[in-house]
Amino acid sequence: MIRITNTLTGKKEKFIPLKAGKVKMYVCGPTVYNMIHVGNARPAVVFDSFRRYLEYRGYSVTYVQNFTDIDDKIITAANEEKISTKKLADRYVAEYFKDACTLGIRPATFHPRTTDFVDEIIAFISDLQKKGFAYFRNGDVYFDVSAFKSYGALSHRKPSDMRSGARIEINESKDDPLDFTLWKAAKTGEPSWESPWGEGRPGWHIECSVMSSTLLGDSFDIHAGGNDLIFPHHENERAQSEARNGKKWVNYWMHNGMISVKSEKMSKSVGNIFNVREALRVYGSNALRMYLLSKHYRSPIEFSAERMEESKSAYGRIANAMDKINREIGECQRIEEDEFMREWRTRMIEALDDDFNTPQAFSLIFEIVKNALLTDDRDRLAKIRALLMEWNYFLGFDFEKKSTNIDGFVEILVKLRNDARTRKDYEQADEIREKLKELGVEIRDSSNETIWRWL
RNA sequence: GGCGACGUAGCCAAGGGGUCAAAGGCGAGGGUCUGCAAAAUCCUUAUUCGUGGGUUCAAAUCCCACCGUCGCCUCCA
Repeated sequence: MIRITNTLTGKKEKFIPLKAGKVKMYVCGPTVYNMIHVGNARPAVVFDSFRRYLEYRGYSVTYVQNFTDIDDKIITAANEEKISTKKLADRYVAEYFKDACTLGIRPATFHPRTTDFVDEIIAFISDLQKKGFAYFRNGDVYFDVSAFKSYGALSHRKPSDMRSGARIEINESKDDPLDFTLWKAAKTGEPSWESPWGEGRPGWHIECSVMSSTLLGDSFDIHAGGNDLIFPHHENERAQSEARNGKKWVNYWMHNGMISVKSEKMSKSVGNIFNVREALRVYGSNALRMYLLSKHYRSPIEFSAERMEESKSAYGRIANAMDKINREIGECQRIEEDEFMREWRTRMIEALDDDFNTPQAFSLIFEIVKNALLTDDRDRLAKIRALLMEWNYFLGFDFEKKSTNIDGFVEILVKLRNDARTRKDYEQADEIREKLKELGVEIRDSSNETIWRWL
């Protein structure tokens, strides 16, 4: 039985989907006005991985991750480049998919974009207006927070507390500072759409409500995202959705912790971001996944070169074990399900069923890896490999050997070097070793053979 | 000011009333392997869980206070 920490209740709860065997899940995706950074990658990796775990556990998952392709920042960035917002958004959607692909993130079932849902957004806002949850003011439409009685339930705060807070900006045209924009009147030079309220564009929070209800229905199982979205983004989404539909919108809210740099949140506004593209180039996809998954998704984590090197080394231990197994037993090996496999599988499921405890899962991975390194039993090795491959369905590492068509040339050089070693021409042998190392080939000598690999 | 999370070995990080003298990783020290290396691998590495009280037969785990760190309350993953 899978259990999930639900932000709405603040408790770890048994996961029971609305429809047995099926899970509907929505994850807030990026606003596409530049390249994603490591902080953005966390929910993308973690929740994709969790979705795959749900599939591993037998659920059929409909997974939606949106792209916000219209907002102030996109407009600003497009204006700076003197191109259309569409062109800019298209570009960064494409860049997102490049990073996601390299990171081993599987595409979602649907990747909706805000601007493809403007008609639905207008209809949604009209519904809210008819039901008395929205009001029109100077070309804008606002959500009336006072009309929605459980406002604040998700973020566990009372509207009265927030009203007394000092940091809420006063906007003259709103009835209450907490009210938020559903539809924004167009300003000159901005992309806009026709609507019952005049030319304008969707507000900040409406898109997720609309796209999720269109693609997943008025109620669905899991909504996920970074914990910085809890308020106001998710609180507002929830308010407008439940106000319109008159029923519970989302059953389980999952929120990941922030990534920080030197004890400060990594964010575009602080300017301490590290691009995923750059992280992939420097540390590689496997190390980055290791980094993101080896800590519990709800905890804040620190990003630094030390942490990344540590993750790289840790992943290396798993890769080495896989190498050893492949060397010793070759490609194929018939295996039979037995107590050993059942027991390990049970332990893995127990760990991950508990609020997707990936650190615990890695503890098991390293335990079984040690098992593999200590044994010569071919049957045992084959079973361990089978388990690792099975679990890789949700871990998402790239175990493929970096094989290229110049491998044959490397083999020749390794042989020449060994010939040199045989005649004790160590100067020649060391030179070849050094040159190969410069080209990214690492050599290890042992008593009966020389093993090499691409770094 | 309000709300919330967290504080476990040199570092990272699970555990969250007894089976914990606390998983796993990184690092470090020692051994094996090697012509020498590198890499790999093996072994070792917390009587103790921020501090002080309390509850309990029993606490890292529950309660209270305090100290410290972070997040949200504004766009943010």
